[in-house]
Amino acid sequence: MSGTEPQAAQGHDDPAAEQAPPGRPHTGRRRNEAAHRAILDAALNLLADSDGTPVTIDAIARTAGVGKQTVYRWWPSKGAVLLDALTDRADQDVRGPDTGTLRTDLHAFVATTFDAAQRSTTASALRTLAREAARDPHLAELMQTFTATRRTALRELLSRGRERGELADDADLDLIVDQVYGVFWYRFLLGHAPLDPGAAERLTDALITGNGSA
Amino acid sequence: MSGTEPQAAQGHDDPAAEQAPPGRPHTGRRRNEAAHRAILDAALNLLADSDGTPVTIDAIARTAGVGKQTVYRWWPSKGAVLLDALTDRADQDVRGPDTGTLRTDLHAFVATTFDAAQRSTTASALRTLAREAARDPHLAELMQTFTATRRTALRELLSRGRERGELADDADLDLIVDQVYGVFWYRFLLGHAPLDPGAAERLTDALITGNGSA
DNA sequence: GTTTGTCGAGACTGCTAGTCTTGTCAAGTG
DNA sequence: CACTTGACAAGACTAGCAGTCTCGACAAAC
Repeated sequence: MSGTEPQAAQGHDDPAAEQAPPGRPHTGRRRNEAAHRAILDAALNLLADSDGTPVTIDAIARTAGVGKQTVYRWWPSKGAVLLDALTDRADQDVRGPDTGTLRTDLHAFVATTFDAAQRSTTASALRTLAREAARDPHLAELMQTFTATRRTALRELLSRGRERGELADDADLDLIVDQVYGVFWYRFLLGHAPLDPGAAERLTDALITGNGSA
Repeated sequence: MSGTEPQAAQGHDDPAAEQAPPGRPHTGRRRNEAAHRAILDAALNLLADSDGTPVTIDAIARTAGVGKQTVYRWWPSKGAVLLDALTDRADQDVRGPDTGTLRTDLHAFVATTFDAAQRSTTASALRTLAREAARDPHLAELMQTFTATRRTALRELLSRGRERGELADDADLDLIVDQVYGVFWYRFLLGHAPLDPGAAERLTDALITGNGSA
């Protein structure tokens, strides 16, 4: 997902993806890369300045100067387009920092995550995506992979710390991960409390102290 | 909200609520209490065995044997009906236990909360409600009050503990609250990890250790 | 130049929230 | 009892949106 290859998200038999190996190699008109990019860009832009308002396929197609069918030729659902548009720009290999000290690594990870929610474009995109995922099971599934990637990165960061003895041997890493992302999403979606540097700092400290060795 | 009085959720000038004091006291046919209860019951039942599937107003009205207009006469939106149906049965005064020991109180609170997500009826109702809230700003606002009530109860429980010296003086109570509800909702909605008694136990311990005095 | 697949455009279906209409029924009022 | 007023059930209607289908044009291979 992302980049120039349409690659229409998981489990979708993409009519363009290399065309089934046997039989004809490929005849007919080739796909229009410009249109492909235009769709992704349009989706991202609409996502960015939508702040909560649902983004419609019609709007994406119109903004991209493209027929609706062209959108559905390459993506299986609206959600797939939106997620593709987001991940197109987001770092795909979310790799936690590795400074050799758990506190530093964890704090950097948490602070970066929290900070991303302050950038208004990312924020509205993420918010809209979350809202869409609530109604679209297909997108919800795609989001699972998205969130799972991030959880894994964080878990490995913690795992390294535990191996160095900075966390108790029996610390529940998955629970720590979920405390980070739980607080993040809970505050992000409800908006009742800030996701500022102070919160990142205090959360980091509480997590390490609460699960430390000794 | 809840109980026998329609009371059509916050900020809605309920056409029945006592009828404006001045002018006529009340003429015409009285509201049908049976229909009112039938709507609430129908909503709750549909919510309970919907598991994610959206609950439509048509379905509620049909199940209750009531005209759609009757629903809209007493509630301003679908979300209001759903939330009213849920809070109708849920304990309105969510009061945390007060045993005199933070660990006991907090563990009971967390375990109860987590456990509620295991009852299939509550679970599907809550899940559907969360999904609906994502698309319906009106409902989202109502949910804010719902979640705020619970956060306050938890916060007070923690506050008592802090006064007894079981938490550091500078512990960030709001952050602890959000760690509990963050983990809860994050796991509840994503379903990637369990909300079992073990998780409740470990979370409790981590929170107290991580924010303890000394 | 024929075949095959893509393109833009937009009509169309199906679903649902919320409104409006209609005819009926119940509870007070004179 | 007649009349007024508001609640009621039923259901037609509007509006918005996802996803499908159709159509005529176009581009790449053979």
